[in-house]
This record gives sequence, C-alpha cells and structure tokens, in this order.
Amino acid sequence: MATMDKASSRDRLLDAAARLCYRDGVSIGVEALCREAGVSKRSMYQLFGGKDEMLAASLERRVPGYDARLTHPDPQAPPRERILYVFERLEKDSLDDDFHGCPFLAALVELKDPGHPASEVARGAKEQLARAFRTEAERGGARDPELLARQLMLVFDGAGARAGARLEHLADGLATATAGTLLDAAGLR
Amino acid sequence: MATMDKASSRDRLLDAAARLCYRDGVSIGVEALCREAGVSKRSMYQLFGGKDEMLAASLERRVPGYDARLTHPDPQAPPRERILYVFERLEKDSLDDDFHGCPFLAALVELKDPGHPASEVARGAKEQLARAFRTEAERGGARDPELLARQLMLVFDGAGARAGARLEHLADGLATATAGTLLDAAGLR
DNA sequence: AGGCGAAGAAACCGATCGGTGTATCGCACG
DNA sequence: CGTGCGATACACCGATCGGTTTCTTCGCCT
Repeated sequence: MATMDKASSRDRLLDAAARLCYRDGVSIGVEALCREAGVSKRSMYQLFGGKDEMLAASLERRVPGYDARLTHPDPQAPPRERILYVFERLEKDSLDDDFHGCPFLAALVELKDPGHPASEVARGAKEQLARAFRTEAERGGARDPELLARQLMLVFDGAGARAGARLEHLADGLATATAGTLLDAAGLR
Repeated sequence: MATMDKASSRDRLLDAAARLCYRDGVSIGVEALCREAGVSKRSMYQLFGGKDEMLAASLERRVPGYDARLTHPDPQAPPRERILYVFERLEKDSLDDDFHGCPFLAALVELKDPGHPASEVARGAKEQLARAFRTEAERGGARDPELLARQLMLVFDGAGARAGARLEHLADGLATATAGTLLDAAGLR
C-alpha cells in the first residue's frame, strides 16, 4: 500500500519535516513540507492529524539516531572518554555548513510553548542525554554525578547554540576542553 | 510632533517589538506589533522601512540596558566577583515566569539567517559580553583570558537557553557554580 | 485664519498560513 | 471482474502575512 517509490509517505514526510524544520525553522509551511516530501496535504492530515503532531513525530523519529551519533562506539570505554566523545562529535558536526545546533533545543526555543507536543518530545530527548551524562559520571566516580551532568548539558547546549548561530567556532576543541575542565573538577577519573 | 501620549511612536514601537518578540518570537506579525504599540502600520513603515529593520532597531535598543543589568555595580570589584555577578543575575532573572533566555541568542536561533539585520545586532551584543568577560579575565590574571571568556559564554548561553526552555532550573546556583569552576581552573585569583 | 505636513484608520495587494471538501485515480483484494 | 480503500490533485476556507495606498484628521506655524 501507499506509494512505495522508495519509502512510505509517512517516512518521507517525517524526513522532509526534519530537514526543512532544521534548516528553516518550525515556522516552515505545511505546503512546503508536503511538496518536499512528494505527499499531498490531504494524506499528511490523514496520517498525523495536524502540523503540530507531525512535527512531534518528526522530532521523535530523530531521537535514536541523534543519541547513537553522540554515543561512544565502545560501551566499555572509560567514562571520561565516553563523555568527551559527545563533545568531540558535536565539534565535528558543527563544522558542517548546514549545522544549526541541536534540533531539539532549537525547536524548544522557536515554539516557546512548553505544552506543544513537539516541545515535550524535545524535552525528552534532552533529558535522555542528561541521563547518559549522569550514568557515566556515576560510573566514573564523580563527586556529584547529577551536578556534573547538568554542567555538561550547559556546555553542550551552549556550544551547540553558539556554533549554530555562528557565534563560535568549535574547531579548536573549545567544548571538549571545557567539558574536560569540569570533569577534572568533579574528580572524574 | 507625533502623538506624545507618553513616549514617541518610535519608542513605543521599539518597546512593543522587544516585548512581543521576546514572548512570542520574531515571527510575530507586524499588525500585532503596531496594535500593541498603538501606532499605525503606515507610521511603522515610514519610521523603519520594514519589519526587519524595526526588529534590528528594537534589539539594538535593548543592548545598553541588557549589559547594564549584567554588570556589577562596582567597577573596582575583583574580577572574579564581577564575572560571577553576571551569572548570579542570570539565575535571578531566570526565576521570572516570563523569562525565555537571552533575547539576542533567541533571535539568532529563530531567524537562522546570519545576514539578517537583527542577527548582526544580536551578534554584536553577544560579542560585547564576551569582551567584558575577556577584560575581566585579563584583569584577574587568568592563564588564557580569551579561552576563559569563550568558556564562560558557553555556560552563559547554555544556562540561559536551557532555563528559558524550561529544561533547567538555575535557582540552586548551577550557572554560578559552573562558572566558578572554570575560573578556578583558569587560575583567576 | 489658512494651510501644510505628519500621523492615523482602514481598505487593499498578492501570497501564504493551517486545514477541508471533493472528485478522481490506481492498486490490491475478494 | 468488480469493488472499495488509500492516495492524489486541486479548489477552497477564513485568517494572516509583509507591505502599500487612499483618505482623513489633527496639530503646529506663519
């Protein structure tokens, strides 16, 4: 069923939404989204019920890949390495010309409504990264794992936002160095 | 000239733009802006030439007050105190129900175009704060003042964005503590 | 008092917004 | 071979977008 040219209408729609919303912001029109996906507006509304729901679904779909991209390939690697890997990845990604920061934070900033379905998805995604930091901080014997995780999130989101807004170039390892300083101070071996 | 009910049309327009854009985002309509300011669209276009220019002017107008608000009242205070004062202010401001983070960073995130007149103003405002950090870092004898200033900006913008997006509560001094750790590591006396 | 310019109100422009209604098409299934 | 459903194309809805035009009103200056 569905026009399976390559992917389902639903998937093409979610991909188009992810790409265009990331590039142009969530204010992008439904018409443009559907045109890009090669799907009729009618199908879009039947599949998702509205722009807000589709936006939320689109963000949700990005979560696993986003997390995987930031996760050190070796689960046994030392906590410090696994944490710093996240910042190294961020720095590498930020070199891309079409890098615009964390898509979840951007969505939260753009739709200022915390009750928006997409906002809740985005919040969940950010909490997931914070939890990952916390877990590694505990594993590494940090003095205050929760505090360290929150500090790392400040640096991660600050670096992402600033690099995305072209306020900062992370090429010299600024984010990694800053995270490393915080790890040192937290006694993370 | 002008209806000087209280302030000039120009000033009322800039204030309305600052308030509404901060609360609802820069996608707010020109109509709503003018209605709020009690100024006709005609006058708006005569005064500023377009929405983009008015938005830029509105942001520019906020710069001095924004800087003043973050600046320690005593210019002779120790650099460490003057730097930490910025983060204390941020934390206090973030408690406000209608806090939505740094208006300049938000504008940069929302209008993704770095060439937008308002984006350039916003970039200037952020550079000004970075310079202030750098100056204090030098005064305090930090090991690498430029690096420290950039690190502090990561924390400042990360904290502002996350608190504004309701991802974090800074009430416990998270930002100040993080900044303090970085100051320690930089050897800032 | 007369007149001039600045500002306001409101209609208007084409385009787009999110969202629907309708009629057609194509394909799988009975 | 139908039949029915899912997807499409496309017109359409009222509202709003940024921006312009017209007309009127009002305040100030000579």
